[in-house]
Amino acid sequence: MKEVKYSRQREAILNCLMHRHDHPTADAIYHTIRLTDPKISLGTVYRNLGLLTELGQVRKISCGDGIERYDYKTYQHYHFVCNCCNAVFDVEPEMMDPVHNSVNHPDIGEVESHSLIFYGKCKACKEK
Amino acid sequence: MKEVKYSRQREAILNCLMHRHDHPTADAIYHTIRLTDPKISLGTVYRNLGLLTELGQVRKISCGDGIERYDYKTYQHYHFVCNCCNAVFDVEPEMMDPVHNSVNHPDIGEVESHSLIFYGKCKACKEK
DNA sequence: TAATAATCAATAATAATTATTATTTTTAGG
DNA sequence: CCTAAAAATAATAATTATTATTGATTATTA
Repeated sequence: MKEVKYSRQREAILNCLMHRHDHPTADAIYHTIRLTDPKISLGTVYRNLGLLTELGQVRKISCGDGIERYDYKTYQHYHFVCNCCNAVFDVEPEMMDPVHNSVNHPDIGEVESHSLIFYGKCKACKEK
Repeated sequence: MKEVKYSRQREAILNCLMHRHDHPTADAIYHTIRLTDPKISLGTVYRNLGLLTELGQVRKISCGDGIERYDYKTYQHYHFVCNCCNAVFDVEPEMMDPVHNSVNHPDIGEVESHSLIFYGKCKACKEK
């Protein structure tokens, strides 16, 4: 098992993600942390976001604009992406319509489409 | 309304997507078409994939590896992405377990997680 | 068949992400 | 407390996916 040593920078990244809910990109996190730690480098942000994702402390969201966004993992929830402004909103479990398995909530705008992707290990890779 | 003129290249791209079900990337489509039309350029492939997506004839899939994949749009269906080999499989409607709204089918491997994203127009953008 | 409007190939540019490397931090053991 | 091995960092270079530009070409339609 790979050992993970403490780092001030990684703590700052996790802390940043914990306290904001706008699903920032790596670059947005980098700029926020630079305000208090001007020496941090973008590579460090990317590496630690990858590490935190591997460790399951953080979740990566791919919304379709080619930029990965990050979310502090607390519980299973979904997302609503605006096709106009590209903002990403949380869809809390209680906002879901359990019968139709879709959103129906005054806080969420008009849903035009949705994408459901399952991740796992395919049959061929399991046999290897 | 923007007029869309016929183009041999666009037809080849659509034709390529219609006849394969491995959800190719722009680059994969480019290399396939180059076998019969060595003069086609990658920019043309990107531009036409974007156009076809706008026209709703093709669907873009973002699976989380930073590369966009494309799918010939026939009906609403979902996807299964292997975390090991990154292959993308179709999850047909009949493969879904309607009660738990998850996959349960011998053709699909082991599901570890899933991502559900809704797309639309947020409240702020609707009011503009 | 000629005007015109979209398309094309080729290329340059951009933007997100990853890799490299010399230096600095962290942490476990004496 | 000190020290050395292991891992992390900053700075930078490199890579990769995608978009923009441009001048020439091709398809539609009057």
